[in-house]
Amino acid sequence: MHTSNTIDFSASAVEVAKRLLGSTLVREVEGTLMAGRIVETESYDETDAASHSYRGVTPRTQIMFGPAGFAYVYFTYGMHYCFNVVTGKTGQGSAVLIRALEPLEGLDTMTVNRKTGPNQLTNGPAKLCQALQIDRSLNGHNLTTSPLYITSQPPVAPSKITQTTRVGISKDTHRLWRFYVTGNLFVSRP
DNA sequence: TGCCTGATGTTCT
DNA sequence: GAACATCAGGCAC
Repeated sequence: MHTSNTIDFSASAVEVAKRLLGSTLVREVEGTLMAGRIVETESYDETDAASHSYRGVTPRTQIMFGPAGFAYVYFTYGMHYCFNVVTGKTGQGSAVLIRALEPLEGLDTMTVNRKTGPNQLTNGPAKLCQALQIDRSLNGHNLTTSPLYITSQPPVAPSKITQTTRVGISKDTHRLWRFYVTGNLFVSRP
């Protein structure tokens, strides 16, 4: 059988959100490498009133409607960035928000960027962007290439995934579209 | 431990 | 003009 470990980002946002758990997000900045294991995700799509894509294509959301496997980075609350992986077929407005990482490499650089201790480096969507220096300049970046890419790892077993409602939204709050690795120390809200 | 609030600017109505 | 896929710090308990 074929044993490719590549994630099919053109699957649904829910499928990709689960499948991304356990994979590694890698960031390179001026020769420095930072990496973390993805331990918490959320799904968004155009059928979903909580999603930026719900109202259709706008200058901000057009990347969500493009091909899968690209970065959607948005700015929010006047000071924070959040990082998503675009999913689904071209023309569908869907993405997976990366909400938390388990730091693996480059912790010294992350600590400088965050000015906090090891448990608070990447346990939230805006925190991990600050730690990994992810900002608007990476919006639309192809996530198979430097300086920001994902290396697929074997899936986390479904029995080790906790599924809950999403954080920080006011519409479509009932959807169970948040996924995290059960018991992981770096989840934003265990 | 948990609730409340201020910071701060972009996006869309 | 309102809302916002957040975070850190302050204060009450």
